[in-house]
Amino acid sequence: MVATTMDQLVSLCKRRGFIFQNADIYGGMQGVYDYGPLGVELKNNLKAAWWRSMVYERDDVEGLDAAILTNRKVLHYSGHEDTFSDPMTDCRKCKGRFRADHIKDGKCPNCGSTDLTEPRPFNLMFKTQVGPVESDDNIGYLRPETAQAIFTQFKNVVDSTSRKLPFGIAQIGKSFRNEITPRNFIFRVREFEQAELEFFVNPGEDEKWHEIWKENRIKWWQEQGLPLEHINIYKTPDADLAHYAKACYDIEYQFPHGMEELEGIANRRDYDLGNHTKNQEEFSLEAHCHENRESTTKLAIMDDNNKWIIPFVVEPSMGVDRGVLAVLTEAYTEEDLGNGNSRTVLKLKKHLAPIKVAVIPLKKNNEQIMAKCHEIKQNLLKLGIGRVALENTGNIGKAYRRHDEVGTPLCITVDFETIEQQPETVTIRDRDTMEQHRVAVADLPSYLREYFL
RNA sequence: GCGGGUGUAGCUCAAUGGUAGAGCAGAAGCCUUCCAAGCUUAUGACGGGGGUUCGAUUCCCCUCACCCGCUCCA
Repeated sequence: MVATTMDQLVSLCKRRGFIFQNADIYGGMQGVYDYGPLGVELKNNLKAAWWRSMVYERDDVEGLDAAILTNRKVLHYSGHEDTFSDPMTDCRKCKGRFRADHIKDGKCPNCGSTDLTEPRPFNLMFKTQVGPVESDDNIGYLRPETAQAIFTQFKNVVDSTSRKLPFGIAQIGKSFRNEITPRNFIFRVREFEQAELEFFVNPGEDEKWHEIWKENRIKWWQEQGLPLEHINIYKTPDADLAHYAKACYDIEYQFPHGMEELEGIANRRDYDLGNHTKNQEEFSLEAHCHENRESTTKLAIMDDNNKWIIPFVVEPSMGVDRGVLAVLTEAYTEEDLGNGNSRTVLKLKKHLAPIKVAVIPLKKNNEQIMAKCHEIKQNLLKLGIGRVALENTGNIGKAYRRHDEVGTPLCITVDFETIEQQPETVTIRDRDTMEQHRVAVADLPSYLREYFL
């Protein structure tokens, strides 16, 4: 069974330290959340899985970690200053809201009423002042997406890595959008994290790569624990495509609040590099780009025929927070154990689990058992498998339940047999089956290495 | 931002125009204790700000946040 309501997840996340409302003690801040002790582990694990799949396991992708503060010109030429600040008008009669430039003859497109509010700007980008002096000359933005820096650093990456087509640049990082309505827990928030790959290909090979990346990304999400039954692939109808896109797939997941987008995979053609390049007239750009007289560099690469071209871009772009929400939704399980007993289990994939192993004393006020627990914990940490927790609850059953609830795959229990018999053994309990068996303490490192790595 | 709803301990709930009860969780301790709900002890809340009132958690207003619609597209 999967989590059926968002409340179940919100409650668990707060109770067990995954996710908290930001500025909770002051009443919160709309659409801003903080990741707690276990949430930061889970999110880091998900990002690590993405990075590993995108960068380490491929021979054609480089990484990047660019600044969040963004030069205004970048977002001017990217088109964001235009498209991310739409004046909106409300209809007082039918309560509809429309872009002011979609209103004709002062009439509501929905009900025809003329009782409309004045257009008000809805700037979705966070504007800030860079430097001590407040003036229009030093306006900067918090980036609304991580992608733009990949485009503006395209030449530097190519020059420093000797890449040729096809190749990609991957980046994970925070982005900021002043969403009109943040909603649904961490699904739509104002500060969020993206993991984006911009994959550069020869024009003409873009459609092929678009399909390849779609399949690739579906497979990756399955590896994070999302079954195909809960995933939907939505192909944007041509009429709804953004002006820069040639085609777009959305990978949607069955969240508690509905089937919604988890990742977008767009064919952006030469729109982005075209926007930011100088001497645009030298290239036969397919996308309709902004005229640019300020860029100092041609964002081009030499193709196999020694001709400078502007590559096409295929962009798989996922929301990390949405990913966290999806794997939590999928992992959340309530099991009936019979006799009125039940347990909540987070059946997370083991590589995502915030705590990999819990070391538990059967009896916490026995010094020998506690000392052995400490020793085992320290030794297991050296394996580099991730977080190993030392549990010191008095009640073994409660300790198991607690770790079921946060998704710890394995619990190691030190009991009287451990300290009284040779060779030393402990029990290992499996989260999902609740079965346990004894393992020699000396064999723990190899056992866990095999299990986790 | 608009319309509708909600807001009591960490979580789930209760009561009340005279300053709030409980279960679970958490803390300390007891118990040779392997799958929650044995024992002892201490601890913990009316989202925030105004107003009405002798007195407000309860009534009114404002605000903040969350949920459902409009919108959104990572």
